Amino acid sequence: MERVESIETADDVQTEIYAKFFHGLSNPTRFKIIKVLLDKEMSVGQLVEAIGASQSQVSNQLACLKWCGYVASRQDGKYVLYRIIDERVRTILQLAKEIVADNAEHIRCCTRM
Amino acid sequence: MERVESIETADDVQTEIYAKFFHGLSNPTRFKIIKVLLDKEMSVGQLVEAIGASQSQVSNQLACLKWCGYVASRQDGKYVLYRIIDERVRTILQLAKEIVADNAEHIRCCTRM
DNA sequence: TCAACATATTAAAACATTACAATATGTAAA
DNA sequence: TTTACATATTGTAATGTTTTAATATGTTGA
Repeated sequence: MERVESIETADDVQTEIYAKFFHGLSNPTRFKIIKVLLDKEMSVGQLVEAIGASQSQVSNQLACLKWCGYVASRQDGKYVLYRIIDERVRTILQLAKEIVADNAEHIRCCTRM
Repeated sequence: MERVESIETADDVQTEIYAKFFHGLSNPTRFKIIKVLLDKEMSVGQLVEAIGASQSQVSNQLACLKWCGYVASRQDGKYVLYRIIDERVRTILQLAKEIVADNAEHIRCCTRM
C-alpha cells in the first residue's frame, strides 16, 4: 500500500506532450524547416540549401520532427523527400504571426529564455 | 567595404521571434501557467497551488511570460494578479490539442528533444 | 562490384535552460 | 514602525539542447 511521492498524473503527461509539441516549433532550424516544407515537399539537400544549416544539423532536426509527428518522408531515387503531415500546423503558424505582430519587439528582446 | 560573414537577415530575425514565441509554450511549467490563466486571472500564490511548482519557479516563469508578452499583471492589495493578454493563445492551444490527438504517443516518446 | 553522391548516425564540446535555495523587495495591517 | 505575508530576484548546480566533425549507411549508375 505504498505510494511514491512523484506519481505522474494523467494531466502531467498531457502537459508534457503539449510542451514537447511546441518544443518542435521553438528552435529556429526546426521552425524554418517546417515553414519551408509547408510550401512544398523537399529533399534534405534542398532543405540544407534553403535554410543555410549544415547537412547533419538539418538531418538531425528532421529526425526529431519526424519522430514527433510533424513530418513524414519517402525515398525518391537517391533523395529522401520530406513533407508536412498535418496541414493544421499552417494555421498555428498563421495565428502565431498575428499574435506576435503586436509584440514582436518585446519578444525579440526577451533574455530570460 | 567589408562584409561580415554572419549578417542576420530580416528573415532570420523573424524566425527567431517565432521560435521564441513557441518557446514560451514549450516548457511544462509555463504551459500549465498559460493554460490555467486562460480560465481566470490568478495570483502567484494561487498559481503555485494550482500548478504544484515552487514559488520561485512560478515567479521566474511568470517573469519570462510577461516579458515575452503572454501575460500581464496588476497589483491587487498584497497580491499580484496575472492574466493572459491575448485570447488567441487559446485557439493555438485548441489547435495543438487536435493535432496532438493523432500523434500523442509518438510525441510523448520522442527522446531527441 | 565500385565510385559517387545523398542522407543518417554518433560522440563530444559548447551552449542554454531549469531548479533550487537563499535572500531581497514590496504591501498591508497592527 | 514593526510584523507577517506575498512576490521577485539572484547565484549556482543540475540538466538539457545544439553544434560540429567524423563516420556510417543507403542508393544509383557505370
